[in-house]
Parts: sequence; structure tokens; C-alpha cells
Amino acid sequence: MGRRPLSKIRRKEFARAAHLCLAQHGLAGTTLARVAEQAGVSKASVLHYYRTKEDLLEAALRHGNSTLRDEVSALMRVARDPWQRVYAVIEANLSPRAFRPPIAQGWLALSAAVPHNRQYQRIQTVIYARTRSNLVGPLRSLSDAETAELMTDALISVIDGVWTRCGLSLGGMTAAEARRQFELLLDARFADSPERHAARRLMSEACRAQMLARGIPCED
Amino acid sequence: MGRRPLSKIRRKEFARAAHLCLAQHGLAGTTLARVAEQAGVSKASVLHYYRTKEDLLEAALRHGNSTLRDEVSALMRVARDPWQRVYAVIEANLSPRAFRPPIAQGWLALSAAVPHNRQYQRIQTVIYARTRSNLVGPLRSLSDAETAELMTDALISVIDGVWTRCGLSLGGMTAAEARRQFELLLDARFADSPERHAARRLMSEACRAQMLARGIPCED
DNA sequence: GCATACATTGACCCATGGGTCAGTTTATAA
DNA sequence: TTATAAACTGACCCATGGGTCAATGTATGC
Repeated sequence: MGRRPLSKIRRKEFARAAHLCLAQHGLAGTTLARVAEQAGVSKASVLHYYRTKEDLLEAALRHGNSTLRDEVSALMRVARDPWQRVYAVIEANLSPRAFRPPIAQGWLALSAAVPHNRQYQRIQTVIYARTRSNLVGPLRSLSDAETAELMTDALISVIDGVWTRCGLSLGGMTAAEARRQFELLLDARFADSPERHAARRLMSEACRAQMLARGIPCED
Repeated sequence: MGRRPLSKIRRKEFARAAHLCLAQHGLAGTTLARVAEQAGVSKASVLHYYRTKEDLLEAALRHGNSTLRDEVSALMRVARDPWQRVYAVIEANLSPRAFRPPIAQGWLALSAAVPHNRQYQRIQTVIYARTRSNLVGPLRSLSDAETAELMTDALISVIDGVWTRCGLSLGGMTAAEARRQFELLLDARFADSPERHAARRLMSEACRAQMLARGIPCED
């Protein structure tokens, strides 16, 4: 069997535990012992699946990202026109599953580690490129290319901004507040057309429906 | 003499060294030994001025912030109308002195530490409140209160967003690119009036002039 | 039953790094 | 010149935490 990838499921469990740990205790507080405890297993066992802590954190980074990616994919599958695709990205980034202080804190901790680790950099670059193309595509069919690029970059900045503030728990950042900021930004180049309005409602609803289907609390 | 505050100048030097270290090596790479080396002094000497590493990092956080605050103050002193005050905040945050990957990386590292330290939280809250009031004031006299609040929050998000991306060195974030995003956002509620146009040019020029006066390279 | 391969673990190793301390140098003031 | 306080240091201590290893389960295929 070539190289049994050491029980993929088990590896995923540990990546998840590491991600959880990161969210709760930050980078400094994420020790192998703590991750092991979180997973209900011994420290040595974790090292059996990940040769080094660096590897484990890399997996945690991938895991956190894949959660968000799944969210985007699910909404993208529902989206039927450009505006719906734009709002799919926005709503996915505000989904109650991900847009929470602990998760944002984990994201912040990993982001801080990125500049000092080549591998993390590569992953981050991929994440960035994907989000970018998810936005620039639909926006191109709603405006000229230059506007699409600029709006995409600005949307990404706002995403990073609201996530940062969510992580810092500053000014009580909520999804509703974030949504208002995205609307404001989009207003800069786009009128509130019926299509846009409908897309906003549809995607917001789709995201909510998915949460309910998975039994995740959703207060907005 | 009551309690000589242990040579304020010396303390500041060490805070600066710590901040530099943080920018270059991240939180994990910032050890007392490294900070001491940076300052050309022994590890024990650093501990003589700061009782604990936590204290030192707190000072580094304050230091990094005070640099930015000075930038804002200097431009604010020049500003004569609301638009000029708005652009004073924006330009200060994009000043070539501060808006550089290493500095942004340091900011990122400290931000990641914030959720796990009360004292850092307090400082961060103060910084946030000040930036907020610096923006909401002038914007209130340019629009209704609600718009001013929303625009302020969105501007802050973009600031955090572009800083994050600057720290991650993603998509080659430059001050010029950031400026375009701020313009886009402001377009959402404000026409490009002559006052706004003039203010933008004036503050950009004022910032540049200050850099030149201090001999800091300024490529845009 | 037995052999093999993988899972899991406790015990251990050791480098790192924060923090202490006792002592030396240096500056200042009487 | 000398007393005093502050600046500064090398040497040391020790807790933490990443990583290794040999040993012990435990399942699977023959």
C-alpha cells in the first residue's frame, strides 16, 4: 500500500485539536502537551503523527483554512449569478461557524507566525490567491477590470480588518456590523440594484440555512 | 529625589530595541538575550530596567504606538479643516516610516499576543479609541452621525487590513495601493469635492515633507 | 497460534530562555 | 578622597517544552 499515510483521520483529529488549542491559548500557549491533552492522548502520540511541532501547526493552518474554504464552496455551489458569488465570499467569511473571537484569535496567531516560516507563507499565498480570484471573477462581469481589481483588494482588506478586530474583541465587532461595512464599500461603485439586493438576501439566507442544517447556533 | 524612574531615556532605548527585535524576529524570536544584543548590553541589564519580559514587551507595544501617534499628531497640527483631519489619520498610517513590512510584522506579532494579556488589551483599547475619535470627529461635520460612525469603522477596518497584508507581504501591498482603497471607500459617501481633493494633496505633501525633514527615504 | 506492523505510551534527554544574585565598575556629591 | 547609589555584568538556577526511544499493547493476515 505504498505508504499508508498514517491514518489520515487521526492526523486530521490532531490538526483540529491544535487549531482549537491555538484559538484558545494563542501561539505561545499551544504546547505539544496541551494539544495532546486536548485530543485525549499522550504527547508522544502526537509526535508519532507529526514529526515536529512546525508540521503540526502547518496542519492546523491548513485545517482552519479548509473550514473556511468549505464554507465558501458550499455557498458558491448555490450562487447563480455574479452578485451571488460576491456575497457568497462575504457571507462565508462572516459565517457564525468561523467569525468568532476564538477562531479569529487563532487566525491572528498563525498570521503572526507567517512571516517567519516559508511553508506558512506558501499556504497563506494560496489562500489569498483563491479568495482574490473568487471575488475578481464576478466583479469583472459587474464592472470594468480596473474597478474589479481595486474593489477586490479593498474587500479583502475589509475582511482582514474585521477579522483582526474580531480577534482583538475591539469595539464589539459583530457579523452585522461587518456586513454594514461591506455594503458601504460596495456602494462606492455599485448601485443597490435589484440583483444585488436579492443576492445579498439569498446568500445570507443560504448561509443561515447551512448553519441550521448543521445545528450551529446563529443569532443574527 | 522620590524615585528616579530609572533613567527614562535608557528604558526607552530598550523598548525601542525590543520593538525592532519584534519586527525582525517575531514574538517567538524575541528573547531577552536578543534584545540585549540589539541594545549592545547584557541580558541582566535589560532585566534591570524591566522587571519582566512582559513589561518589556508592553513598553515595546507602547513605543510602536507612540511612533504612530506622533505621526498623527504632527499631521493633525497642520490640518485646518475636517477633510484635512481625515487625511491626516490616513496618511499617518501610511507614512513610509511606519508602513513597512518589518514594522507591520511587529504589529502583527503584538496583536496576536493581545488576547492573552490584560495589560496589552487595555493599551490596544486606548489606541483604538483614539484613532476612532480622530476620525469620527471630522467625519461628523462632513455627514450625519450615523454615516460618520459607519465610515469610521470601515476606515479602521481598511487600515487594519492593509497593515495585515503589509505584514504578510501579500500581493505587494504598497502605500499607493492602500491609498487607492481609502479613496474607493470614501467615494461611497462623499463626492470628490475640491476641499477633499485639496486636503488629500496637502496631507500627502505634509507627510512627505516631514519625512524629508527627518531624512527618511520616501519613494512614492 | 504466530509474526508483523502499527498505535500508544512513560520515561528520559537536553537546549532554550526567563529570572536571580552577588559582585564590580562608574558617576556623583560632600 | 571617599561614601553612596546607581549601572551593569557573568555566572548560575530551574522550569518549560520539543523531541527521542525502548517497551508494551493490539489488530491483522497467514
